[in-house]
Amino acid sequence: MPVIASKSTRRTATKEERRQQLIDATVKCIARKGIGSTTLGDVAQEAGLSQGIVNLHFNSKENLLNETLQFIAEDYKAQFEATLNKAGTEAAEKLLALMEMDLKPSICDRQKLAVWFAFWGEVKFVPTYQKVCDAYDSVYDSVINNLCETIIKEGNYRHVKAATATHALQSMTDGLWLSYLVSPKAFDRDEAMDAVYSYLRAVFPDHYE
Amino acid sequence: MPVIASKSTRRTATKEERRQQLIDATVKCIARKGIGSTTLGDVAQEAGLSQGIVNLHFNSKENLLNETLQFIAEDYKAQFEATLNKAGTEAAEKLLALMEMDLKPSICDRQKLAVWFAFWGEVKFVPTYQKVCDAYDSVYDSVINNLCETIIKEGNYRHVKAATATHALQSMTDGLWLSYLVSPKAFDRDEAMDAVYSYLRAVFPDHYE
Amino acid sequence: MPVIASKSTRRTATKEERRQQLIDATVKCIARKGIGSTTLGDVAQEAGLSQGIVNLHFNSKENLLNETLQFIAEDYKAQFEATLNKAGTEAAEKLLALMEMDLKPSICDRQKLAVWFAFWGEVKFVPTYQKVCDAYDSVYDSVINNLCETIIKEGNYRHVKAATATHALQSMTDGLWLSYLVSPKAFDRDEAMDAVYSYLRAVFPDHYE
Amino acid sequence: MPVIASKSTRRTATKEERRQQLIDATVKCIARKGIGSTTLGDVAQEAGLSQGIVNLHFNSKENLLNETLQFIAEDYKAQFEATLNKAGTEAAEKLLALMEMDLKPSICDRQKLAVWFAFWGEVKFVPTYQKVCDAYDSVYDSVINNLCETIIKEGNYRHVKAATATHALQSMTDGLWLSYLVSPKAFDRDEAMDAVYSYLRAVFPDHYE
DNA sequence: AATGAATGAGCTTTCATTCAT
DNA sequence: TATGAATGAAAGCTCATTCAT
Repeated sequence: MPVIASKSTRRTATKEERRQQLIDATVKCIARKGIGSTTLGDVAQEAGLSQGIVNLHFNSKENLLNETLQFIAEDYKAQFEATLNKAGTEAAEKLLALMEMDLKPSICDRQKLAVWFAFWGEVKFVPTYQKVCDAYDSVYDSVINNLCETIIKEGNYRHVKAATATHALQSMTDGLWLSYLVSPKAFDRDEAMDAVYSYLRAVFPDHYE
Repeated sequence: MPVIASKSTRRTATKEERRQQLIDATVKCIARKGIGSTTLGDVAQEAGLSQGIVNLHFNSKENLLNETLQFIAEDYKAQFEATLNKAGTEAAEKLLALMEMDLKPSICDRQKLAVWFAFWGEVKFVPTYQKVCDAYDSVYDSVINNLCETIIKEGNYRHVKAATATHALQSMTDGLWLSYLVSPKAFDRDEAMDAVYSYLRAVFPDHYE
Repeated sequence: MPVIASKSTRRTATKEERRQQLIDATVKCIARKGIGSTTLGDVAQEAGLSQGIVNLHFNSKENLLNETLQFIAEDYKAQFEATLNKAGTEAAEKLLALMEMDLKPSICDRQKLAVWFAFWGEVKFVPTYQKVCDAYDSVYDSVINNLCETIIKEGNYRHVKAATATHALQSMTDGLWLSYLVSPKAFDRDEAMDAVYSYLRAVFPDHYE
Repeated sequence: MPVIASKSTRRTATKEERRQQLIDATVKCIARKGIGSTTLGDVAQEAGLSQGIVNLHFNSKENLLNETLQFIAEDYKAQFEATLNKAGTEAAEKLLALMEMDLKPSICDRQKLAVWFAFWGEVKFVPTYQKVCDAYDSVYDSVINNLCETIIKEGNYRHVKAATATHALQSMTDGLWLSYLVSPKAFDRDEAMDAVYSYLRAVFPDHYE
């Protein structure tokens, strides 16, 4: 029966929507108060729903946080892939686009960074956090590593190892995020990008001038 | 006759010793469980003392954490300065020594890094944390910036700005720490150092070969 | 089939009922142990509910106590007004009825007095207590003052000021309560009433014989 | 040996002095914060002495409070007796003097009253408080009762019983104190005295005109 | 599926009391 | 006698979780 079917579909759709609504609320709460100070009550209130709602949909706070981390990781991944696709066909272009992405306001935003660092602050004590972070990171690493390899081949940069460049570039953005978090007034997006450029230019001189 | 007591006991401890003992215990607890999961009871137990002891000496948990952050920051600073003094007289030597220090086991230790990231995870939500981190960071920045300026003059590296190199180097070590925290198995101290070298060599070629 | 539950249980109680139940429990606890020795646990136990219940409904102990004082003040006011309405139409009757009310067992009960004195014992240190007591007292004062004025006019008692008689009568009942509290064995309700009568008769001789 | 003897005497004297010093400090603390909020630490600090000092001299907080009540009761008694002695030889004079005393600033002082009400607030829950208050009160009662009897005889006031007048007068001052405590702004010392006068004049017209 | 009152374990904090000096 | 660091029980309060509706 069509009516029931559509209702039933709406119900399941609603369930997923509710979960997403709660995850969104969680991200906002963490961005505003940190993980430790975010209560399930806060999340429910932020979502405009009732006290018990989180346990209904996520069974536990732990689980909600895991899924929240999963979500922001997935969100980052989506931007990563979109950037990769939008960028020109050249490896050098793609690599630059990815580096720039990390410093664009849509990602390098103090609210968002605070959420990331909130999770990283617990990464050693919550195995699932580590698993999730590790898994995603290794994906980016391999992508960037491939790009570097291509560039190295193209430019015949004999002295540079792809892995080394990958580590350098990857860690640089993470570190720049921390500096933004800690010293927002001193942080300058262009200067940050200069730091990345300076590496690319110095190491892959023929590709970035 | 040898003193038997391994820890300072009630009889022998001065107020300052007790405070340090509690800060040490706090660092251990945070390294083991994180900030959020560390209770004053944990700290007291770790120190082998009684429940009320922390509030007796620090008045509040908040204050204990502030002083703990202060302590690890001061501890890092001491190593930073020692490294600076021990290193050769050349700016290039000093800079390299500082970079190496950050990746030496005594600093780049997962326990210690976990404590740093635990605080950074709350840095946006606890103004005092930000103040402390910011203050120390700006000191290191200016030292490294000076070293870079000297090197740039010496090498006549016209294309490099000291500030840019400083940002690049500083953020790189922070980012490498994060990668160690998140992916300890994948982390390799030498590879990490290579990433730093790769920057130094590429940007200051005449100084680092 | 008769309802078994004597107290409202989880199922039946509305928020307002629960609050009242807790205030009632608080009054009982204070009557039994005093304010300082009454813990939120005591109140919860007296109400047959769980530890956290009080903070759920009142947010803080301070607030619970404020509302409890408010409640006993309101309770007294209700009796005051009922007495005023029930009494005959003459001012002298009304005044006498009010004085008698203060010494009737329903008000001049050692449990209840203990609660009043418990609050008065803190009245100087808790601004809200003072505000509440002051507000209610001024209402009674003005009512009694009006009655005295009427009586004075009626009896043409030139030497008596209404305010003076009001103060005398009001303070006399308060003081008699204290004597009951301190020396319950020596206290005699009729003798206490005699003290009040003796004033009324002496000051308003034509009205009270 | 004189030196030791004098020292020894000084020691015992000191002991008593210390106790008194601590009781004085306790009175001040109670006047400022109430009984419940007065800690032994507060008392020690007020006395300019060390933490453990109270338990050294009084063994327990309970004991300190008992002795403090004893002290203020004794203090009141001293003033009571002094007033009795200073007043003229006539019973009416003495009675009036005692009533006036209760409303003089040296006794009817909000700090002091707060202390009395603090103890009265606990009088039902602490048997020793009741015992002390009761004992002293009965002394005053019998003195005032005797004065009233004498006056009644002198004036041949057939309708007045001494006990009744005693209750009326005694309770009136207690009640006036409460009104000062609760409504300090509305309280007026002269009006309060008028209330007492109005009773004396009305009941013993030939003695008080 | 959703609510929100109720629970109770666990936290920080306070403080009377103890005790080595 | 006096100190004041240390203790540990007990308090108020928070909050993840449960559950009747």
